[in-house]
Amino acid sequence: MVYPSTITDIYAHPGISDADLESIFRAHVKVFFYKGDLILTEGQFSNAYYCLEKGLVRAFARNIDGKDITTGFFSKNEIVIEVASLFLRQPTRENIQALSDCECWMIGYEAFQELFEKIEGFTEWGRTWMSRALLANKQRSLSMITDSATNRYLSLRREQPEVLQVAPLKHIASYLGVTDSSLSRIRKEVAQMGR
Amino acid sequence: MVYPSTITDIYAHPGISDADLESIFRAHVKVFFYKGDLILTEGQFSNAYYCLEKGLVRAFARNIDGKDITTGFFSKNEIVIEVASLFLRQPTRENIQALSDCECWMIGYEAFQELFEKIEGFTEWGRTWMSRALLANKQRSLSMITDSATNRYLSLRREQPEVLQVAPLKHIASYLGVTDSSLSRIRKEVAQMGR
DNA sequence: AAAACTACTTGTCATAAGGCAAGAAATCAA
DNA sequence: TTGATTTCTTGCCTTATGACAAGTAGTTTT
Repeated sequence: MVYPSTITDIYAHPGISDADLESIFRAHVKVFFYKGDLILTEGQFSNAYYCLEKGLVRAFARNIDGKDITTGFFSKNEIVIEVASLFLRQPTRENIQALSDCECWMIGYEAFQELFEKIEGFTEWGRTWMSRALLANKQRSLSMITDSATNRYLSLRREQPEVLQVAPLKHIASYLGVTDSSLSRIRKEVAQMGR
Repeated sequence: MVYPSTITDIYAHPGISDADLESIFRAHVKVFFYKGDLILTEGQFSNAYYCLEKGLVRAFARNIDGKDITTGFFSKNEIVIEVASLFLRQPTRENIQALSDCECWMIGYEAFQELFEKIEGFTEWGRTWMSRALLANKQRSLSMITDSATNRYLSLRREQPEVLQVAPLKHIASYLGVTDSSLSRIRKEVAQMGR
């Protein structure tokens, strides 16, 4: 049987067989979100995660002044998830929002737990996924310290170019840790450099 | 049987029974490091992690100019680990160094894998640990964006006061994302505020 | 005990980014 | 299609932090 490439991509792992993949796929349900929809709101308990087949999603937190800071972007074939709330069973401090119309494969916490217990290689896969997420996060903190705002912008452009196409400047700015005025200037400067 | 509190602290989890804890404890070996020792060096493969019973440890990476940036401090009863190298089986880009004489309970990758396969609740425990680590990391990135250097310093003082006692200023400075001159001034300012 | 380091502080000056505000351009709503 | 709202740019000025360098104090080495 053939599964959506989003599923085969995300769950690709030596310990996961074709039969496993079938059980995994069956545990997912197709869901849609529309531009602007909040997939998760602070204070809620997260109860599922989403394999993103199409669209762009962002996570954001509020700082003390109530200003929202984008903490991450999720692109095609990535898992839209709030780990802390889902796995620590606590209310989330983050919000997750669709930045464009989205198609996802959702899996609920219960179904996930079953797979986690039943499928040998699934826990391994999970650990690997977590390790990668942790690594990515560390690199982000590091780049906040060692790179200039311009370089962080260039990295984002290199690694998630679709974000620059879809997300409004203010979300990108807060993600990069600068104001929108600054990002506007950075962008101008980069455009001139390019010539 | 009674185990070191470092062990009982770190492995405290509903899914882990007393019998489990015994197997877990048996898998650890006591090791010592001395001030300045490198526990892990960039380019090496990490093959173990360490439950820190006594002492202070830091992790650091090098930026493009070769300057070292402290990426984290490990205090008593925390796990000294380089997740990316240990679980993704790849050479590490980080260094881990003892900042004072240390006592640890070490567990090797093989022994860890066995526990992971044998003990039901251990995978759960691992997932929980990873989730917390991810959360902590996210909050760090966020604070690099939303807090001033002074506030980051105050947070560190609140959350890991022992770091300020033991680590030299330059390591603290690079961890906070400022130069040592700046940290020296911040510290002065904070001391004056305190009166 | 002299020499060599390392840790920390302080001064001067430079610079990246922020705060605020105005205005243009694009998008959305009625 | 007109008005309202959001998005983005730009200008002026301020500010936090960096770069560099000198100097003090403490520690380690020989």
